[in-house]
Amino acid sequence: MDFCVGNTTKSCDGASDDDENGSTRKKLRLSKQQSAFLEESFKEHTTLNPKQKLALAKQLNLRPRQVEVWFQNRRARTKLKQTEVDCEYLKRCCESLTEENRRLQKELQELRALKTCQPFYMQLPATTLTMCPSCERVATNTTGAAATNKNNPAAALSIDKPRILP
DNA sequence: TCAGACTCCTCCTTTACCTCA
DNA sequence: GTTGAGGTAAAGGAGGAGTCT
Repeated sequence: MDFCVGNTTKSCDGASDDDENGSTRKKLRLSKQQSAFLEESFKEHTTLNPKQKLALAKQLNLRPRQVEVWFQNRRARTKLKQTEVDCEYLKRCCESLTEENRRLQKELQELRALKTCQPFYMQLPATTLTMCPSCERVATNTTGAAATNKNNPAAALSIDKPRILP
């Protein structure tokens, strides 16, 4: 396969050795075929062993260093994308928690209002008042459920963490 | 067995260049 | 034709792991 077909501008001069001395730093553009082939390889393995690197370089008519650098940059791009996805995910978590907090604050206010309205004999100690008015479940420890998920808001909110696949 | 030198590899940051609106 | 932003190939340095003496 000829990977130098259809190149734009300075593509495919990477295999030349005119910048081997380090004096010039030519910017080349990989051809679509080369990029596509590298992408396919990246899907199979995100890092290369020396044999794979050499084989790829030979196949694409590039220097091994170029293949290496391409994989380096590709891993960086993947990581950046994953960071963006993680950021979105955390934003959603934050929004959900804010909403949950708002709801609980409101509920607390309602409970306080209810308490001031009730006659004295109805005002039992807090430890015996264990029914949650929102879910109508009876519990013995009101702080237990919150403590279980305090370090994992996602688990508490049932939000699946998204993952970028190579 | 341990320490130091060396090599190789990956990651991260920066630079330089290309493309496009 | 010029310019600025965004994308990306490439360079260079830091640090970790493996090998050798």
